[in-house]
Amino acid sequence: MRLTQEKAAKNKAHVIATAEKLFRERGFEGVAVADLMHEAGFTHGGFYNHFESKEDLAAAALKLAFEQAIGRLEQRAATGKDTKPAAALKGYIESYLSNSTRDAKAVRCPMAAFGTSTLRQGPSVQKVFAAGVKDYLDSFAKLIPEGNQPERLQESIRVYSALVGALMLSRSLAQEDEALANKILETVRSGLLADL
Amino acid sequence: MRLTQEKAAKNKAHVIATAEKLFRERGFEGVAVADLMHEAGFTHGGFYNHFESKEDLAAAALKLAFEQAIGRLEQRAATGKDTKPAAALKGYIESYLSNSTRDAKAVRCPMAAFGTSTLRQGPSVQKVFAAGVKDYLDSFAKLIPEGNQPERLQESIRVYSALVGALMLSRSLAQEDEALANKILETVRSGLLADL
DNA sequence: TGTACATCAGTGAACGCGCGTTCACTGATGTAC
DNA sequence: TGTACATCAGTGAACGCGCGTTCACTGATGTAC
Repeated sequence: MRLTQEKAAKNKAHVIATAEKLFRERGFEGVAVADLMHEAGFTHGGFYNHFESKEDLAAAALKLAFEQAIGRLEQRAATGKDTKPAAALKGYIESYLSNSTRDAKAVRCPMAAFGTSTLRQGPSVQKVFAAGVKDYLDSFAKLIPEGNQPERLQESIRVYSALVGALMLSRSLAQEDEALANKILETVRSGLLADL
Repeated sequence: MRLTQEKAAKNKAHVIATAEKLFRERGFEGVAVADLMHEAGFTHGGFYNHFESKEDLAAAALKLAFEQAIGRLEQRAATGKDTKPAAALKGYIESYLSNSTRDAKAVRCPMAAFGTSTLRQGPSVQKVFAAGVKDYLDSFAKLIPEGNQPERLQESIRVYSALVGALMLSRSLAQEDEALANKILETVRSGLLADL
């Protein structure tokens, strides 16, 4: 039952998209190849027609995760050009540090989802991750309302660091002390917005 | 070859301390029970004389990790009382965001070491982690040089979020783009110190 | 205080399960002529 | 354009390894009398 090349490529993309979501939800080690393929609607044997190894897939999924995250950033930066530039950044911060972002099963930001675990993955995964972070920061700089290019990059580093740290802190407390978890989001949010 | 109760307790503590280091280095899943016991100088069979399960050990190791991290915080806060209070916080920030902290095989800060992976562990691990984060923030507040208690807690949340995010970003880039990794530490460091 | 027995930390072999990966097979697609 | 053969995506069984956990055993310690 050989498939059209087009259909095969579509299936591969579907497997990567499924993996991207599951990995964000359960981590790399929490998703078995057989589980993933079943979730994508296939049997597991065909996996190696598309990927050299599970690590190969992890790299592809991570690449997709960053592309999507950067896409959301760029979209916000684009709409920011119409109105006040500061409003776009404000909106992103509020969205990133919202309770719904924190309580999502699968956090969308790749740094908050994979930050401490990619360092224990193979080199191909680390390469993709590092490249993704770099691109993400470059896109983030477009959201910074004022300053020249180096100043914007610096400011994006400061803001993004605070976002990542706050989201991780809040997530780690969400089950045990929701009040403190909320307070963390509020506190960092108000601190960042006061600087705009 | 039954051992003295005292000796047995000492051995258990030694296993936990070994696990604490190895877990920070390789993550929970990167350390096999047999590896750990061998590294601690034992054979693996005795493991279940001390722990109910690997998760039970993970909780104990995480508890120790936070105790040590908080101990370092308290020590710095204590020395800060002699000199200017702001100097103690400044020293902690500089140490936390140093290149040597970033390049250490086993990062000491539990949040930077385990942040995104504890959420995928069992409930006992998550409980210990949440309690540790809470205690850590309370100790951190003692390092904040001015303000009343709630203000200090707010400021410690802001500073610690920035520290965690910056360290994670820098670590993820260290292998692929050391210049940018350094720039991240410098940028966040200078931003935080400017506020003192 | 001394003796007899129960307890239990540590040993090393073994179990059993999950998971990444391989393989023979199917049959529709792609291609050479 | 039609035909014959090679290719290859997907299937499902099987392999093999690693790892968490169990177990029978040892012999020194703890304890009851």
